[in-house]
Amino acid sequence: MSGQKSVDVYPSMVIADSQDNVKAIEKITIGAQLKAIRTNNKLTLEEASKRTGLARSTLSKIENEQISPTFTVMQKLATGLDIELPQLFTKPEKKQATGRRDITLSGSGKSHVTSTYEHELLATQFSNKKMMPYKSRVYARSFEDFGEWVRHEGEEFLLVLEGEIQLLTEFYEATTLKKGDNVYYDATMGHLVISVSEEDAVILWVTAS
Amino acid sequence: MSGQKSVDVYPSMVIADSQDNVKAIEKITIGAQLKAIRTNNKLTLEEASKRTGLARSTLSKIENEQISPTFTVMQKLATGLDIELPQLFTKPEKKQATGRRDITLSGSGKSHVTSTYEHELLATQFSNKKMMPYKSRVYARSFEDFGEWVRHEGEEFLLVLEGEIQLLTEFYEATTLKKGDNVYYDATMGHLVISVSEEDAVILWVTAS
DNA sequence: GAAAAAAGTTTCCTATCGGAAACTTTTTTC
DNA sequence: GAAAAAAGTTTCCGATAGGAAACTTTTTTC
Repeated sequence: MSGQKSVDVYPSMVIADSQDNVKAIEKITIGAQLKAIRTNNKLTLEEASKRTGLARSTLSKIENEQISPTFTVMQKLATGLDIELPQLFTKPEKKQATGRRDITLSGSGKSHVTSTYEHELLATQFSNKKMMPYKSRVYARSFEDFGEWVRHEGEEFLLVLEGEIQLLTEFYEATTLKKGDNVYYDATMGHLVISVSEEDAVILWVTAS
Repeated sequence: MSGQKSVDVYPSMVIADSQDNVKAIEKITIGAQLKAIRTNNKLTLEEASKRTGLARSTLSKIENEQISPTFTVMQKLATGLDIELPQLFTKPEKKQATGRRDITLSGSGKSHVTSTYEHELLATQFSNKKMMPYKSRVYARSFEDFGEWVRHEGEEFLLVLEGEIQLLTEFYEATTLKKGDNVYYDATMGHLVISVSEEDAVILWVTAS
């Protein structure tokens, strides 16, 4: 069950309708995707037909780009083959090791200072990454230093590196965290960090959305 | 076509439709989605028509669920309206703050010991999170302690908390990292961490995929 | 290696999509 | 508030998707 012809060419086509205003659209071949999914699951057209409720011939024609399936059909495909709809036209990412790495020696990150924090951005060479790590010295000492909750998409992990902080959040009592303590939270909830030790605290945080 | 075969246990929720084997399909209304996108962009059917190259009537019928657009049409919609295809049938997430948070006091995480590392898993209460943070004491002292590269999906951020380590990776020279130094890398690239200080090093890492 | 079975493709036909234009409803103008 | 314009819907029809079955190709069996 090998030899699946890789139809990896994605030609682009243009909707030319003498009216301009129309862009070139990237042609994604749903057929190749479907075939890959079916064969990877070791299904014959017949079996896929039973699962999806679609005719064998229809599946064949879709796979061979002879017809453009309607949305209804696409839903049946997704449901019957137990996949998410976008999988039908999203090229599975080529998960090959890029080997990218970005070392930041202590104190050498890009600095960004505000009245409440001094942020040292880490791994700034590594673009387009899933997480955003930075180290911060916390100048803030009270909620008033901010005036309002910080709130943003994603999740945040915070570890106290030096000193002692209080984590203030919208839905909970303030919590004191000492060196080594850490917290993981939903960043869409209003949150703030203030130093409560004599020295300004230093924390690491990593966000992801 | 032998191998895994016919008697496949069909999931219990299969809905037999005289032919059996067909599941109920979830009805996603592409029409409502399209209409929302169009009106949010303050476009009339006529304008949307020009942008997509589709007839006004066709757009109207799609919006009113009178027809099921073909994939070709869906591509024209996505391109013309400058959206990603899945937006047409994915309800925008309700990004409301869940307020979830999970505090792990120093030393109180769940421990997991191997011959090379002692891992302290952090934020274990917070399920289904985007990142996986843990603190590790590094016992390993050489590549041979592992025997092979560690390699897994996603990206990894590593910060040295105590001691000194060497980061060994498939594509680069070994790099020594001291307390406070950190690195961000593609975890699909083979990688390993070994202690090189007298004391075993302690590191924080956060992975995301 | 021929016959049988299974898998896949093509044909033929009906149902439905998609476009042009007629029609209806809503909004704007005076 | 009637006329005009714009926006939206429905009708009509040619184009095409999707299903049944015939047909071809590949795989299995003996």
